[in-house]
Amino acid sequence: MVTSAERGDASSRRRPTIDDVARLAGVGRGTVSRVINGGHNVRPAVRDAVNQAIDILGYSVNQSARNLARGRTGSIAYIISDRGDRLFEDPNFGLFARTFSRQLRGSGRHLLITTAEDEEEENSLGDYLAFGHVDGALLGLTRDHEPLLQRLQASRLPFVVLGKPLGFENALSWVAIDDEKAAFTVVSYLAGKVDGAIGTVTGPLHTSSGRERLDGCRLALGDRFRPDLVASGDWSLRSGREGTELLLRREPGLRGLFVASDLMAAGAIGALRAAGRRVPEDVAVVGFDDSAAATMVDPALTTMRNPIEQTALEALRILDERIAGDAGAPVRLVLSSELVKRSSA
Amino acid sequence: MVTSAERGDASSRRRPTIDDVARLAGVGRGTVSRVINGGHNVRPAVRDAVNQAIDILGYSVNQSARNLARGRTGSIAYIISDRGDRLFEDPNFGLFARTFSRQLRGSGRHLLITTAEDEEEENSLGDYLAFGHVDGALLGLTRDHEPLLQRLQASRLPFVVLGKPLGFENALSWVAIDDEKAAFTVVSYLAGKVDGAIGTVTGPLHTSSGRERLDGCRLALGDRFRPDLVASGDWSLRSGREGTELLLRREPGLRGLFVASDLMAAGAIGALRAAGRRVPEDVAVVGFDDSAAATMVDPALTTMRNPIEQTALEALRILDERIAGDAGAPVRLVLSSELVKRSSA
DNA sequence: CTGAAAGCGCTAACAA
DNA sequence: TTGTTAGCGCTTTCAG
Repeated sequence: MVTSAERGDASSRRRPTIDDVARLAGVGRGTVSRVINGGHNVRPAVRDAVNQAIDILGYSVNQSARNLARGRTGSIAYIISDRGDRLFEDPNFGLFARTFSRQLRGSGRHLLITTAEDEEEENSLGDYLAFGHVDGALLGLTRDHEPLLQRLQASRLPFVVLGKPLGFENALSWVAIDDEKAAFTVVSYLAGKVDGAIGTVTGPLHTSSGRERLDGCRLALGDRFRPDLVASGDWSLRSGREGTELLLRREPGLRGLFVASDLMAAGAIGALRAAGRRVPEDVAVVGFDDSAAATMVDPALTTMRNPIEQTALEALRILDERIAGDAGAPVRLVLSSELVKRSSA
Repeated sequence: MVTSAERGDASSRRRPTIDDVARLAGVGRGTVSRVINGGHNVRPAVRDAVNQAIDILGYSVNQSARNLARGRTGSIAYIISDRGDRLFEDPNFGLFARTFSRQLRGSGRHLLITTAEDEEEENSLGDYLAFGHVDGALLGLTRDHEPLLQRLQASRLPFVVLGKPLGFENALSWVAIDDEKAAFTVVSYLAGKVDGAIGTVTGPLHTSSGRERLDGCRLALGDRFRPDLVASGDWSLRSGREGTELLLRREPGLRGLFVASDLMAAGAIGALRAAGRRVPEDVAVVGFDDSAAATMVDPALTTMRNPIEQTALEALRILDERIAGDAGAPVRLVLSSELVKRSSA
């Protein structure tokens, strides 16, 4: 039962609109609109009056109405191509998502988190995006995605790639860390620590990260680089363990190990220990990412910390430029990582 | 049927609207609206015609317009009270977020992920929620939150708590796993595996999970329960290590250990190993959560897997009921966990 | 069952 | 610099 008292209560408590503000401030609706959209071309005195009315009423803009009027959706898609269940264990992903969400919330927008696990999902996702359900997209790619990229390119949807899109480097806008330089840094550190054989467990070599981290390692090692001490992994713990077992078989006297991700490094340390090696006394190990795994494993990993937040912010900034219509030539941005010394090397 | 003019209209740049569909199907706008909202009270023949027009035009609803007309925002808040940076490392959180997102997307809605790290954030969050920016909220609480809960209760915002809200059990709607029963299960398993002293490292005892997991442990151990072999932790790796060191000092002959979270269990195993104990030969260990840590640690943990997805789905269902209808009595739901046997016990 | 029409709250173009 | 007005696309009465 709704009593008249409750009804009255409810209607008097309804959210104030732009008209309420205009009435209270004694101005027209358009003026209020101008004030809440930057306050340009409004006399200071009037602007103050409007702002005061806004405060008194506790007014805040109705995003649905604004989006409807502007012809925007108010949401941005964050697309990840990794397997969905693995995705939330990736600390980088989490930090990306968190940074995007927080930043978008500041402008009353939403983040739509989506996976594209297989080709079918990619197709329906392409439909969704092309359909105008979002204002733009941020792509976190972990494998090659020519179909989706091409589809997106053909559509009018503004988007920015997180990481270097192999094969599309010059055609698209992207923000990435300098994997090669970062790998160079950490491997140089490792090489300075130990004498003797140094091996590496790489990421998937069809990704730019996997490839460039290997390049950086090769560069840092110079003459000491041993092509036979390269095992390829797939970012998984298991592949880190198996890759290390392989290297140990090839070179029992292994002294140093660069593992291209912390999670794989956790697997590597397990394998090393199982083989009776002490870390770092017998084999020094360095990882990459500075993820949760880095401190969960014993000994804690020496690794590279990537500027994820900065990457996220820059990507969003570039995306917003393109949404606003400043879309000129593609924009590319490369950021640097930082060495974190712990006990594993 | 379809004139070229109509076709031309439809295939023009802009997204088709409900009016385009109505014109093509030769019906009124209201009828189309009825069809896309369930198709009730529409003659089958007409409904088919409308659906056909929708297909031809590739029409899909504009959420902003719908929300504006319905007086809804189209978004649901997921509030977590944990420290923000820790939060994305919690696998439960990730699965919750993913399940919510996916489910909401099905109904054209969004998930707003927010933290409430301290009291200040909680207050501004309270403002935000009370302001009508979201249609409802899902609360993942990790500590006591009387202020926020009371504030929310006072507002008209529908919400559901994930986990048991201590002190508000009867006043609010919530969905939780049966911590006591789950702890009972895994500790019974442990007790069947080893003879001799069994200890436990608990979660924070001011949370319902921490408390109930201890209760379940006590129940399962019966006469074998030793009050002196209870160390209290705070879910952190470190507290797992320190708690275990304490227990080892009190009972060097410790044979079994129930650690109330996998992350703490990882710390426990580190401490055990440092003290020269083998796991599980000398000390058998069981964890709780089946989180990423469970398989990252060596040996892999025997632990309890919680029905996170089901919890998420049920919570959302209950929330939607409350958003749709006038909230009746609070709804409570308790779900069960499952034992996962690995090598640590 | 169906169509017409009145908004939902806001932006932006156009006058003034 | 301002106020006025015409939509944005949809839902929801209200007649018929």
